[in-house]
Amino acid sequence: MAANSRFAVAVHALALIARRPDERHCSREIAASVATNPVVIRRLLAQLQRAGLVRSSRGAEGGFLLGRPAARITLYDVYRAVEEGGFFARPEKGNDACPVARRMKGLLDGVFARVESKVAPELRRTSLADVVRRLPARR
Amino acid sequence: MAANSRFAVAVHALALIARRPDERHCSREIAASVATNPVVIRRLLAQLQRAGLVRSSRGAEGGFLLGRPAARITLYDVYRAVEEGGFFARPEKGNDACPVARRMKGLLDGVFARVESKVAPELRRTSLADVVRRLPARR
DNA sequence: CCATAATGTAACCATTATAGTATCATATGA
DNA sequence: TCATATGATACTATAATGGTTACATTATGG
Repeated sequence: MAANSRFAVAVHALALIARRPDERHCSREIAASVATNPVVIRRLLAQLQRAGLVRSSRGAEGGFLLGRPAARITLYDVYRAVEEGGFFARPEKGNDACPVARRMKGLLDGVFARVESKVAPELRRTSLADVVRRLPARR
Repeated sequence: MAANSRFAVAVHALALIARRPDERHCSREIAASVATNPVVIRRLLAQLQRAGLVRSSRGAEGGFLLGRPAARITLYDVYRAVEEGGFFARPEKGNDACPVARRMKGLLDGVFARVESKVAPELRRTSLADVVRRLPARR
């Protein structure tokens, strides 16, 4: 899947914001902690913004804030925002003349759906507030 | 994750073999059903062979057989053979000077481990024999 | 009103993974 | 000995991702 570091970086970025939820956090600050480029952070947070997980404001004193309280953002929300097609489920081509090939797609879709139905509740169990609680205290 | 079509193609190939377990199946035959190249199939089945899921023999009348009965090959076996690093778990870099970054890796490892612990039993529930049962009857 | 500082975006390059392809060595069975 | 198969290597093409630069836009504060 395009299973990536995007999920990991997204959680990391959100945790940084959630740790001090009243301050605005700029992409440069977050990028420094993640050890990447500010543009990469802005691209990723743009996805999270579309999902309502963060809000941004421009200009001096601008930056990012959470879109809702950390207790109401779960890791599943992040996963959904970032992994558009799910961790699994790639299109497989298959020769339509072959009866086995014709059935495989539906069969695998079923498998993936069942896996997803186990993954989702597990990810929903952990909120961003839970993550922040397990981080070192501020200062 | 390098979440890929590799898992899907592997299940497809194994199902073709398992449907007629007493015949040898060549890479050309399997490639035709999957609509890809025989070399791609041989590369993939080489991975499955290392995991003991198939055996091969060379020469005329050569080809692939299952390494053990279809009832004793689960989708989890296939997933492990094909997705070396798991669907999740990418290395994230992080700035070691940042206390949040230092904790993120361990924290995410825990999340991924818990997710994996839900995925594994679900994939173990389905054997290759189950897959074959859901395919159209031979002939 | 201007300098500063931030996001939003586009463009481009590098890297990586994967698939596809051609080719040849090797092995096997009739 | 010939036909046929895997095993292995090498090369190309493609797509996703990440990194970088650059610039337009927007907001704040003096």
